[in-house]
Amino acid sequence: MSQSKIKNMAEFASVSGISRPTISKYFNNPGSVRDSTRIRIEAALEEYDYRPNIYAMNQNRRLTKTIGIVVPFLADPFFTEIARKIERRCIDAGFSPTLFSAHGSQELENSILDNLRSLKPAGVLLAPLGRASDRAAIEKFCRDVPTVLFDSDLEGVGAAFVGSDNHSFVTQSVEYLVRSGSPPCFFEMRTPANPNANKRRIAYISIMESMGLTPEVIKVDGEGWAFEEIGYAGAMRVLSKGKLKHDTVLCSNDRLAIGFLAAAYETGLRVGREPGCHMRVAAHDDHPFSRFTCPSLTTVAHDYEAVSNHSVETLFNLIDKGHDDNDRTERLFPARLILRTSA
Amino acid sequence: MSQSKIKNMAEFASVSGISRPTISKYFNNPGSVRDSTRIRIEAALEEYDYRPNIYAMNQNRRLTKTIGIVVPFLADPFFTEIARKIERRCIDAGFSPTLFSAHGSQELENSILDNLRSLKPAGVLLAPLGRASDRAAIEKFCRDVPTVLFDSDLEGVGAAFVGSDNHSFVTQSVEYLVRSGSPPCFFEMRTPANPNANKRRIAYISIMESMGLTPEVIKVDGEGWAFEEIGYAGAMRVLSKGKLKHDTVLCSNDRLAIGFLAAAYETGLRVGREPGCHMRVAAHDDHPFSRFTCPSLTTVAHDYEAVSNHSVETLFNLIDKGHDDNDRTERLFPARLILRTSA
DNA sequence: ATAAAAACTTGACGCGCGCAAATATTTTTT
DNA sequence: AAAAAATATTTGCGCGCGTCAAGTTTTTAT
Repeated sequence: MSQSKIKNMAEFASVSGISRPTISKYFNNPGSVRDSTRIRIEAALEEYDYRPNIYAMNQNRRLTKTIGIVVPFLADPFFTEIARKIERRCIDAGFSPTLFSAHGSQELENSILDNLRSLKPAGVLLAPLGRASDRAAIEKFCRDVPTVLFDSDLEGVGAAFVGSDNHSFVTQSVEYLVRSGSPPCFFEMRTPANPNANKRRIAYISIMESMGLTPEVIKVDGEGWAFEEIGYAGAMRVLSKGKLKHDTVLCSNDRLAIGFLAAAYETGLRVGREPGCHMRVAAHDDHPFSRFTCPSLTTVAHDYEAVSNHSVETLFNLIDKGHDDNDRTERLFPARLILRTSA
Repeated sequence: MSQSKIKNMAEFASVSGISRPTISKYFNNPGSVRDSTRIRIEAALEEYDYRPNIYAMNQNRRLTKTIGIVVPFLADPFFTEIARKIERRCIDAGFSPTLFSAHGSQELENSILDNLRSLKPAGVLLAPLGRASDRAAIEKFCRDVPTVLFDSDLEGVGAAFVGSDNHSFVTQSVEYLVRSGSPPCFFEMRTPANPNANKRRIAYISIMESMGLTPEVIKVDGEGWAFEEIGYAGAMRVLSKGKLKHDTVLCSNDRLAIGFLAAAYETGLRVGREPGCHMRVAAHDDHPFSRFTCPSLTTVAHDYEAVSNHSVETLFNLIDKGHDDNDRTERLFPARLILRTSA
């Protein structure tokens, strides 16, 4: 850069020898101008570092280049991981992702959507709280803003849903556990925050029954998103009282299992599939930490990559093709069994 | 709300019976108008839901109400936790926090700052990558935008630094380990991403020497932010070869320790302070998961609350009092030993 | 009650850019 | 080489709000 700072587009237009509307066109879509002029603009851009005022840009544009990403609980590395992938793809497509976490609170989720609305985003990728969500508020939001739900479905809300196939998770875990040992009981929260948990329980029951086995569900108390703590406390109660009749436990998700394993360790119960072990534990999600539990956790993995990619693709499609209200799409990706040492 | 939608401030001014400049004043600071008019405005606000266009607002304002929060690696729950606290306090103070993660990449960190600059934020709270940061780029950014560094210091950069006192961490862990058993060796990454790691090693050496003990540092290879994996792989090498002369290991941070404990478990080494255990392991940070390791991890905790509060306070002060270049403040909070079962 | 201060109103300009219509230029096609 | 198509340019308005100056009203202080 040479000279003094350029303060607006008109000035930049004059020093670069191109008209302002063309410059404007360039910034809205560099590919929309002739190659020769694009090169001239970019040359000038090198020399005088000018950047359009995003506020002035967005004021008159009907939609901005912002994409909102909303997750229910960012302290869960699962969401951090998927948010990272989504961010990357949005940036690559020329959008500006903005990340929000509801931190488990309905009030915050609503106020995030409220703020998001006034940001006039091109689209929103929303993983709702689930049971704790204010369905009406989200429905209203989705009417105004192109929104793709992911991870956790609110039936009928939003233009599309992308997630993992809970039935596929449970099929793989239950079938593996049954054929490699004994049938599992199912360990979960009594009032799960997330609709996936309900689907997993239902899948567990139906799969067990279809195999001619008796399902048994252990429900532990606890509210909120501190799943490890809830799993730990619940497991301590179950294990210490010797109430566990099964030697195989399938936890609804990895975070509960992390707590369960901590409780088992503390109780002196050896978990694993080798001889000498007292019990086996498996779960679902392939949480980033489940590789480092003791013992390492046998689990069923989301196809993170596919879910994040397809969520973004769906949103992009929605953004430039628009949406007819009556074709809400749902896409579920199958899961993959990850054999480790806990089961 | 009744009637049809209000589309701009002039319209809202006329329906509410107040002049537009006063309405404008109200939105910039509700306390700056007379109580009686504030009540009238808020009554009208109830009836016609109008919200000023934030883009038009920010276009002419020199500074916005946005506060940028930048962390190096959001997948680390430590940062998620601190970001949550900071967000909350910003919202309560009437600002709009926006969260960014560099995901461990210098390129991303730079481009975040670049985008942030054009958002004209009132201020920025930045936890830099550390060694991987582009110091010059951050320095330049800090000259334009009021910035408080937290967690990880780049000396001389930014208007202030707020973090934890690494010496305090190590004093507590080493003194405890020495008096309750035998002196620890120090387990760390060879080329740590974070300057805190260096300070901890230096503190370890100086504390050991001041106690008349011989420090021993074990450095393990590995790049990036996958600390658990690095700790695991490093521990496997050390433990399997029986190279470990000490029965007490102090890990530079909890995430390394999580990997270390997984390796110890896999190797059949029993960790803890009870009789029958082969070794003790302790670490630093009080990572949210360290309560659920097997055994639960004895560690030294950040004062999360103090660090996040004081970071925000410092920034708010900076925002309304301005900053004389020559009084960069540094504030370090002491740490607190958390006794669990691993040491 | 009166003066001073504080808050409000009116009117008007500016910010930086989007966008549209009419015209001019370049590139592509035949 | 001429016609058609694509792309640029010029001109100028509009967006919604910040902000200022001058005048008016309301509140507070004396």
